[in-house]
Amino acid sequence: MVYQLDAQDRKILNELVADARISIAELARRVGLSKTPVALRVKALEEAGVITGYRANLSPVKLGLIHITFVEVKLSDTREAALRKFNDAVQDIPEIEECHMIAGAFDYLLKVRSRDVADYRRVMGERISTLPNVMATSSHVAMEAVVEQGTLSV
Amino acid sequence: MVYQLDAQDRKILNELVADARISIAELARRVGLSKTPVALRVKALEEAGVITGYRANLSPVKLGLIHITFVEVKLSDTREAALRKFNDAVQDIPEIEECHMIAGAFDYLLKVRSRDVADYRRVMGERISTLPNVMATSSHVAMEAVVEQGTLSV
DNA sequence: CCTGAAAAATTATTCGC
DNA sequence: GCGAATAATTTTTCAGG
Repeated sequence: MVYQLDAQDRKILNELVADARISIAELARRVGLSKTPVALRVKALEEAGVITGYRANLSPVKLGLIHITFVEVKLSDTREAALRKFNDAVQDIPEIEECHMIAGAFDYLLKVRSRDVADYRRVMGERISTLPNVMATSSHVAMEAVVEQGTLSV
Repeated sequence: MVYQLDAQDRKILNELVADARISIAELARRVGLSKTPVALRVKALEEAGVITGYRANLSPVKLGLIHITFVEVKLSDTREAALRKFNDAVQDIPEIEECHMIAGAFDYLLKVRSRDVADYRRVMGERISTLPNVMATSSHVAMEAVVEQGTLSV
């Protein structure tokens, strides 16, 4: 299940994580192989699902989406069916950037992105508090994003 | 400072977020404009910093990096100089995928990615607990990543 | 500000070695 | 895995509305 990478696969992945748009020729130059094997390796990594896609990254600042809140959520029902319902409902809320089921004092941790506090207030009222079986929430406002979306290091 | 997007910019961004590697011709077709204005708009979005880059996305599962822990951190010193030191030190730890300074009961929230619990134990001991001025930490282990890296919706 | 087509450049693929 | 030749795509440019 886990794909076994060699040193050259790692180089390839790191280059593509840094810039998804370089050509095979340029990638080959940086990795130190010729184009043929690099093209084959990239294809293999794609087909194995190691590379899941190539995406443009957008600036939250330029889009005016700089307000981040982490929300601890407790459910009134944590049986499997209720969890599944919650998981499904969460997918439809674009403001929820991350959602993790947590082992411990609360059930879920959400990362919510909004324009500002007022916008967050709206998201909480309209979207989060109405998720299925939400019993209580606790919000932690971020004052500064020190590290965001740190890419996987391989 | 905030870039004012029109409906077509939004379409362009959403397409590039979904697939960073489509050609201008294909992008133009999907947006419903000809190539010339689409090429100009993409260039403008890049130069304005709205698009910060194009990156390959990797599968944590295929890389064997499926263990996620959220760590609340309290510092013994929260004066500006100490915060700056902490912020800097955090950048050098690849396992820390996110780090946010929090207003409230604790000072920082970290998202840490590791292979498994044993690997997390190592990261905590070797990396996190040795960060400058760390007084206390509280770890919350994720049992399921319900939503991850939700792309910015525009 | 957009269209559409021609021209120029770049890129991926295929081959023998 | 290499390197060159071929084949395909892509970006850029430009006249015109």
